[in-house]
Amino acid sequence: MSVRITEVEAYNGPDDPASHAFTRTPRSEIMYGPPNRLYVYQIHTHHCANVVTSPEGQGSAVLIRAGAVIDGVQAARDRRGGVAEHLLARGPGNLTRALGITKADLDTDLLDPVGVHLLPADPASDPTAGGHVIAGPRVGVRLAADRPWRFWIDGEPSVSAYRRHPRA
DNA sequence: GTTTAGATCAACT
DNA sequence: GTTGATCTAAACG
Repeated sequence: MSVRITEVEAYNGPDDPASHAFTRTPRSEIMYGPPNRLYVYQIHTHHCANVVTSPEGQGSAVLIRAGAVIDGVQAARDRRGGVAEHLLARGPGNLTRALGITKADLDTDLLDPVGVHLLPADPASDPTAGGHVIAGPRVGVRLAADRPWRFWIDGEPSVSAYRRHPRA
């Protein structure tokens, strides 16, 4: 199955207190590794998927927050239950559940077309091609809550709502 | 000191 | 009823 990514958040290295890479530990080491690899972490009872985006040693990654399911809706529904289609991969926890991403996929090379991977958008069949990308503060982060490092496609129903952290 | 499991709660649907 | 770069505490190395 495949989803069209509609919402992401950027997390930087040592200068971003909201990032797991803020402190360099064995867990965050993957963020300091080569780019285009998958970083998965657990929160509550969910998983969240990130793409390492920086050259080795820099520690930047992008959290995939939401997507629109463009293929394999039935497979997503099997994992997510009978929710509305635009909600199948809305929110980082829902997205990983819809795609079936777990920690078993940690460190996957996302340019390798085996298993979970990234593909460029197809302008011919992509309804959001040319869509407006808007930036704003990240969702639910307590630290560095005002950095406008969340990016989403304007008007996409699959984009999650903004919630500021109560103690931010 | 770091990681993981489990809880928690305010804003969301 | 759900969701979640939170929070705390116990387990780990």
